[in-house]
Amino acid sequence: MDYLAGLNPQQRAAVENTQGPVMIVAGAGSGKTRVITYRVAHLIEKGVDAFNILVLTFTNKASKDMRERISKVIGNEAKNIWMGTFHSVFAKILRVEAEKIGYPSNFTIYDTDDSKSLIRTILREMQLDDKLYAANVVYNRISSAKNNLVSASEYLENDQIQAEDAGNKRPLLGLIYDTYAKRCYKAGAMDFDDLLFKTNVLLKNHPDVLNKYQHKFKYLMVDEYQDTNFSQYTIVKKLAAANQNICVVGDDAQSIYAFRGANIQNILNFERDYPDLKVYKLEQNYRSTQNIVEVANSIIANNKNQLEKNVFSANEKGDRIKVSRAFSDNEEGKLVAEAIVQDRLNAGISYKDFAILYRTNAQSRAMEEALRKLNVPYKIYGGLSFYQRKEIKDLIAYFRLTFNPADEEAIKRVINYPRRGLGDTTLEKISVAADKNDITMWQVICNAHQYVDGRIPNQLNDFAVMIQSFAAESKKLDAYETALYIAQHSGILKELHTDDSVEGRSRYENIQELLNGIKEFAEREDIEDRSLAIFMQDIALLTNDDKDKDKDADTVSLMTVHSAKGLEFKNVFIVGLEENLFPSQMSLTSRVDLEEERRLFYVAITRAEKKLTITYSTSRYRWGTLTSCEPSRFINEINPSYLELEVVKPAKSSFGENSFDSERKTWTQQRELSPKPTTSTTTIRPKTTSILPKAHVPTAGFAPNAVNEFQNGMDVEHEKFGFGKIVNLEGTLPDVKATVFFQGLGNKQLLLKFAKLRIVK
DNA sequence: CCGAATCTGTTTTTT
DNA sequence: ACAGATTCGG
Repeated sequence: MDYLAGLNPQQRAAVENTQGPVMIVAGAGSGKTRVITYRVAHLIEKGVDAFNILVLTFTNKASKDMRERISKVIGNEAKNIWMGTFHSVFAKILRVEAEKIGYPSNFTIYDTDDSKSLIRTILREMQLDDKLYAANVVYNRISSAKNNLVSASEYLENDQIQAEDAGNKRPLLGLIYDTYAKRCYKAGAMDFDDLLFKTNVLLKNHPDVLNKYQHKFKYLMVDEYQDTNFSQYTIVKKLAAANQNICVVGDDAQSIYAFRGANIQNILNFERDYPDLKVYKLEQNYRSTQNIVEVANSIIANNKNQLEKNVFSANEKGDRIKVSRAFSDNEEGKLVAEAIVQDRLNAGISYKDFAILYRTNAQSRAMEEALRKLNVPYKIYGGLSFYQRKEIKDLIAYFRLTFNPADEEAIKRVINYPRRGLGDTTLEKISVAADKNDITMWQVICNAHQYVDGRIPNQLNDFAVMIQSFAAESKKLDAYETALYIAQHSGILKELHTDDSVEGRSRYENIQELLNGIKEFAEREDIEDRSLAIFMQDIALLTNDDKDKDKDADTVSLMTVHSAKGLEFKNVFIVGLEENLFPSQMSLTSRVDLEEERRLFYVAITRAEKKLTITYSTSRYRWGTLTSCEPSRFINEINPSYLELEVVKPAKSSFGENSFDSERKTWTQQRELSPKPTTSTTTIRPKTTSILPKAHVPTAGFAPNAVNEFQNGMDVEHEKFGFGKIVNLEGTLPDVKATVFFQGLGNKQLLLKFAKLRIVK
């Protein structure tokens, strides 16, 4: 048991106390994963059968990492632990128990796109205003109903919910929910929320099943417990009821998924559910410098509802947190990229020690461009997952249809891709016929001549025969052979092969990559059934965590703060610290939401080990238009004594004065503490332009600059007026008015968004 | 039914 | 900015 030796007393207690309900409150960087790993290892060392342990996580990555770490301690036995995301574990169980709740065991899993597409179809059929009943709104409403274990019929019968919907002018939501649920059922499909919802139904209506799993899972552990929703909470509570060996691990300060139903109360109220529980607090942060930990603490102290804890660091004090201002998103990127190059040289650290964290994916572009300009290698995490790409979804839809022809969303996706003359009109007819006769769309397609006339039935018949042939082949062939057969005979491979554009080529490569992945699966010795049907079972639950192929590559990491959770980097940049961005403008209306944003910022800060830089810009492009921005309130919440301000102040600018003034109040003392040379990014070289011809001929390659780039005192060129100097700037972006003095013409008032002005360098 | 032109919302985050 | 959906002329 030498693994116990390296633990501090609290960690050790949490590992060794394996019986009864336990809550581990694990501050950021406090060795949480280590504790879970060792706790599981310890259980097994003490003789608990690995098959009797269930460990639930939120991401595939977390469970994969953890299993690897556990197997390093206890070896092969780690394979036998039930470990995975809530969704994947209960999908597995639901496949085993499917018939009990009237589903086929090979049910399809609808991803968010499928769900929304089905909702759109239903809305169209019901002829509802798709502004009022936006698919997104409807989806979220249904999702949150399911996550709170409200079935469609309960939804319809609940007066309070009905009143709420009526108040929002959406009285038909319940009906839509009901239709949606029925359509999913008919299609043999479950959406993400169903995987948890139906598990609850299963455990509730089948005491024998509940009993079976209660005894199977003698020990339960739940990671990131603060992120559980009511549905997950209820499953866990039920499963743990018999043995009470439940251990939840989490940090209320890092709860950042309330927007998708996570309920922070689950962890705050855990004590209420299990009065005889033991609580272990891991408060020592081993990851970050004292400064970083204290800044994080000072931020989170602004939140009201928290579990009491005192996170501290015994590491070095460390550098102060640097705050830098830029004047545009591009400049912000440049500033960060330059800092990375500098730091790498000065501190002798590698690119992979750097991370750039942002609130929204859209912010990555400016960062990317800046890094590329300086030849800094980088990798973007998150964004569109491999399995969400159109071409991948198309091919997978064929697979889905092969094994579950009832899958309506799959039919809609591929019936006319590649083109085979079966357009919207036909699809509509099929859908109507299916509805009228209460059969599936597939059944209509198979007996097309009964429902439609003309040449269409023949084409539908060809389609049906093709899919049936896929099903027949799949019985004879392994996963890879089947997949290849389908890719070829569906026409997808040919379709993509003929597309010679850059995107087309990359699509073709992606298909190849998917096929390669399937080939790997088909060659695995440790799996008995290597059919495509088996491969398909979890595919909807896969995300982009399989890209650690180049894990060791020396690249800067770019990702959203959400996806950075659980990771750590020596040197972290948090960019875009502006009002309406971070905190997001959607969070500004309620305290609860704002507190979640603050926790998000807390998560971001605590990713840093040694050095943290926060940047913001006074203007940036959003939704395609230039907007001016104010620094985030979160910056002001940091105790200034931890900060070092890099003031990028261009000479004599009247620009952005408003935001600058408001900062000045808070930061005046600081600026004196850290006199930094102003790193003005654009060198303004005064130029004397004396003799100008009356009719100005623009400089070769005349290109106007963007509205936000102008500053007072700059030399500029106008297409007609020639060279001049900005003597005044007024108004706010994008309505900035400039007064420009032109030689021989005097002062001219110009609205920058209309006047084409070039900055003379 | 098809493709081009036009319109639209989307920027929170993930299983 | 940009992709996806919708609309419209062939």
